[in-house]
Amino acid sequence: MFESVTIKDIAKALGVSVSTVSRALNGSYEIGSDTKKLVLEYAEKINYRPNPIALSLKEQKSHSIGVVVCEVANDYFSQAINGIESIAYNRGYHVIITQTHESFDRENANVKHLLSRHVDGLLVSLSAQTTDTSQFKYLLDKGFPIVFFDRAAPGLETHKVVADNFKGAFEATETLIKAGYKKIAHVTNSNNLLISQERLDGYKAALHQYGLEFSPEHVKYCNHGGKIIEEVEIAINELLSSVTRPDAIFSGSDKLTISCMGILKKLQLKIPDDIELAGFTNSDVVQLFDPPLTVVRQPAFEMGQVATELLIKTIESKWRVEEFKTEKMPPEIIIR
Amino acid sequence: MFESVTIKDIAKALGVSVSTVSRALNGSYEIGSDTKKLVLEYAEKINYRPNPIALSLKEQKSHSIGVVVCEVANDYFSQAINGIESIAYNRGYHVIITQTHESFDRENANVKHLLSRHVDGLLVSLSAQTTDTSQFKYLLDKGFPIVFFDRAAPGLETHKVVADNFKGAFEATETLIKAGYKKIAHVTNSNNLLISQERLDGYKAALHQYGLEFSPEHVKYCNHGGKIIEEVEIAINELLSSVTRPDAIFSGSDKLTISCMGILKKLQLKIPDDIELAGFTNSDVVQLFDPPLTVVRQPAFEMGQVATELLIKTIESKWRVEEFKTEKMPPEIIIR
DNA sequence: CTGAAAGCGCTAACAA
DNA sequence: TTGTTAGCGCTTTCAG
Repeated sequence: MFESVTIKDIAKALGVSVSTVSRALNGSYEIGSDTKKLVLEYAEKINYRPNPIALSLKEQKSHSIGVVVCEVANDYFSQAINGIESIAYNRGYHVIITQTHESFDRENANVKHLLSRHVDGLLVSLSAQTTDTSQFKYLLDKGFPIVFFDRAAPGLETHKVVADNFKGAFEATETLIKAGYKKIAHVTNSNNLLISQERLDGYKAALHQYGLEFSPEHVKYCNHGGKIIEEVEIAINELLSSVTRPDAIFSGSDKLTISCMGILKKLQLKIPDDIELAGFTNSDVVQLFDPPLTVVRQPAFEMGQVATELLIKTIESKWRVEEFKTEKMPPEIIIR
Repeated sequence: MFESVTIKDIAKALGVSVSTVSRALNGSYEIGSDTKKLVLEYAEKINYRPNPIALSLKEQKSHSIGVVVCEVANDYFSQAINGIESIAYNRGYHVIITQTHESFDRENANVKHLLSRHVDGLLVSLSAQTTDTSQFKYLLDKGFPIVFFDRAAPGLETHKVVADNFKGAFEATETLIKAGYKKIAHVTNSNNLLISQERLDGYKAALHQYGLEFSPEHVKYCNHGGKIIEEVEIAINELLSSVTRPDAIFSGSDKLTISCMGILKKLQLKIPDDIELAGFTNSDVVQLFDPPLTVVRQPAFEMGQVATELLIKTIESKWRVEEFKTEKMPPEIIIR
């Protein structure tokens, strides 16, 4: 089963040449239909599988796509990977996952590693630390297929699949406002990330629309995206001890929403009685809370699928792709 | 950066032969130290990276390991994959993830797919549907490296990394008993899985030790492991409407614990007032519930790491490995 | 100490 | 229609 038969074995067994076998297998027209049938049947019988490594060496492509995410153990990303895998599998690509753990250096190393593995394209969600995207620019300039999803690099010309972060943030904030909260803080991811900026903008826009003043000290950036719990603790403590102590928090990422919940619980603050919380998350469990949280849920699975489809299309395009689109997918807002 | 330089380019540039370059690069002793230095420095300068595909073809190994799990979007498995990836990355292997979605056919197809990709070894957690493990037996008999983790195949001689399911189940049940619950039901995964049987045994043992009678109608198997929500709903409804309506449920898997919570909530039953729930889960969020659940948490990350270490050791072993161990890792029980 | 050449499995240009 | 052969990048015998 795993010490596979080669085209050579078939050729020998059938007394034909390897090229004949190859042609038969690849459905070339320049071959006698009886020979073809013979080869095909025999190949089927002995369960021949072409060696993808040899093919890769020949074709200079590996039929694999590299994925760069910050973390697998994250509801958003694991769901997105599920979507990625579902498409890739059906298209005959395999998926190589790497994690940055929000480190720029690790991101660089991962990309290099994947490239040295000759992946045919990259599906990337930037690390929270990343500000320098020249590595990606360099590759894109050379025509290497890259699709960003969720955390896209601003200013780079390529396909991007993102959620409508502005809308999600706007609606979550609006929900809090309509529920009567007046001092809404925003705990968010690193300002390096475009998604953070978009979510901040949505938050601001909602405040503005409802006549609430935006105060900068109500925005706390967690530069490690909540990976370091202390940074979230500090943020929350600062908010709670400030003169303008917020009555609600809108959190800007999956990990942060969970972290905030944990910290508030540790501080023995009840949600929503002592302080209200709403935020981005793809955790299904959060919706089981009583009372449940108002959450913004990204279509992670679908985003993974769409990104993978775009990537494979780019990879398999005969000509260099010059027209890129940004798929902005609607988030789902689940109001308590 | 990605149209890599080859050994040939170096040879040409330096006016030596490819074999000399190869030898220098591989630190062969049969080479002049000055030639060696020359090559090494030049290779460094032009940032030469050997082509792993060519190496694979040559060595007949791919430096990749295949992972077969039921689902990525599952806290246990995503954490385990995190552990797998952490070890594999450092050892120069890449990880190819496939999902069975609890289907035996898909499991088979995935294994075939990975094999045709010439992975050097397999990390497997069986699907809930699997009863026939002859595919794995066949491979193992041929000396192909496979390590099972979490859901291991009974009767197959190979490394296994599992949690102490008996202990975890025993302690969770014991906790419920000590809290005064007398009619404790057990909602669990497919009976095909060894882990289900072990967890059932732990549950039974606890009942027995505390003088509670075991009643078979209190055990509900969900053959799709909670993937199909209806099957869990039916199980719960049956339990609730039986004459011996339980006062607590002990759930046997990550997905089931979450599903049970959702269903109970939907039925407007309060935990623990109307019915108590305890179960296996690796979700961090569950611990934020108020009151929190008593949960059994498997050392997923560590299990992934240990399994990967064992696998790589087997792969790289010069001789066929004949001695196998089963690492039984302690679960963590988090008592509310 | 170094080079030439075969071979890993496959495709495709070239010959027949 | 079929066969022969070169070559993808690399290692490794075998000669020198």
